[in-house]
Amino acid sequence: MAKATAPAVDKRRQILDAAIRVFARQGFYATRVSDIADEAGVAYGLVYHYFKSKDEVLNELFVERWSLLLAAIEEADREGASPRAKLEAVAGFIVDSYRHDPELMKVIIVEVTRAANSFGRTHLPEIRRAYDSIAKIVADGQAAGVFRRDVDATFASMAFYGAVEQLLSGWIFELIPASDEDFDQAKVLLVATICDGLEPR
Amino acid sequence: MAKATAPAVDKRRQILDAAIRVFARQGFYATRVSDIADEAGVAYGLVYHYFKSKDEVLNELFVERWSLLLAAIEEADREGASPRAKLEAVAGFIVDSYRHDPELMKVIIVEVTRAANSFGRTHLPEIRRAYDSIAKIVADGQAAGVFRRDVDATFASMAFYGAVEQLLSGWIFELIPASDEDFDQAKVLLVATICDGLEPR
DNA sequence: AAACCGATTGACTGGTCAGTCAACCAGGGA
DNA sequence: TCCCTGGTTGACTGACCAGTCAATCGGTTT
Repeated sequence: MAKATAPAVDKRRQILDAAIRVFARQGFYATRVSDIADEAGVAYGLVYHYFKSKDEVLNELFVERWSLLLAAIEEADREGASPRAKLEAVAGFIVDSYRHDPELMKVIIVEVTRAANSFGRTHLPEIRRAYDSIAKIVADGQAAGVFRRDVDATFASMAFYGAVEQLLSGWIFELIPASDEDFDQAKVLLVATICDGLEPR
Repeated sequence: MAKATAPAVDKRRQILDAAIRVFARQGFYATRVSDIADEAGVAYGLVYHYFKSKDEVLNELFVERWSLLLAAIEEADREGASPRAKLEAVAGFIVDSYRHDPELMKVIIVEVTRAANSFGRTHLPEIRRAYDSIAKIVADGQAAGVFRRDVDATFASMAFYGAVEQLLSGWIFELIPASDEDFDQAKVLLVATICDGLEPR
């Protein structure tokens, strides 16, 4: 066996993955540390070997994922594409994140970004960074004359991100259908709605 | 004194109002029932005289306010105004709700509508009713040819509501400025963004 | 003035759980 | 062979807190 000093399988990862499932299923507050340990198939105490506290487990999950999001937004902005295409890239990344790992995205959104009064409070700066990056895309679009200027860029960024997150919420809580086609449609429609508006041109 | 069988001041109301302040300040989970009693200036046990549990206090706050919102949306739809004006009325009502009682709206949004995995779960049907009513406004607009038809009405409703709620979140957590002018602007800009889009016409 | 009754009080209890820790186990080196 | 070290175990504890309840208060009724 390849056991040795390095654990057979990465137990730390195993615990994180179990936490995603349990947090998604029960919510952070309703989750006992013992639930995570059970789900991961490890002893209670091992969770505390790898993490300082229950909070730190969620922390780790959030930071891990959010840094990817921030990188993706900044990456989207780096390409010389149109502002509209940049927004499409951002929406696309978030939607694909959900498609790829709905449980993790549920945890991130429900337990962190939408829990800004409890757990999310610590992460407000990082969350804000995402809004700011989106606002920058809009502001650049305005400077280039592609977007109207009477809508404040920060405002537009909140509206855009809010629409995206609400959509994920709808999928998460099964308020709206969530098939592969819906995901693809959503990317396009989100940008169509925000850029073109509901009224016909 | 006007004490009599009817309490001097409505203690029940006094407890609810105190709960709004404490929930807004600390969040529902971090709030002890004793915090509510202290804030209200009544004995611990009295909370349980008027409410079955801590949950029921939040319940009451939510139901009270959400029914107003539902009524307002349906009222807005009843007027023979344009779909756009109807959306403006809805956005206006929500924004004014926040202007009038930011702490209560903070509690409603942060602890209920955005906490659908924990407390909000019970209220998903009522929350959904709001989305549906907004979707109906959009659908009627599409039927009348005022709104484009390639954007699904349910989808548009989620995007619209998501944008509104995200805006309130921004105010709540001081991510964006919240003056009276900002509130008035927001009503117009929300609808302008969703109906006209960011790209110039 | 005495019985009555709902409002009000706050000490207390029972259960829950995050986090601790002493013991155990297995691989690797001496 | 026998430590040594670091991963692993799970029983235990100390704190915390929602909810209970017996006692008290004060106005009303007879």
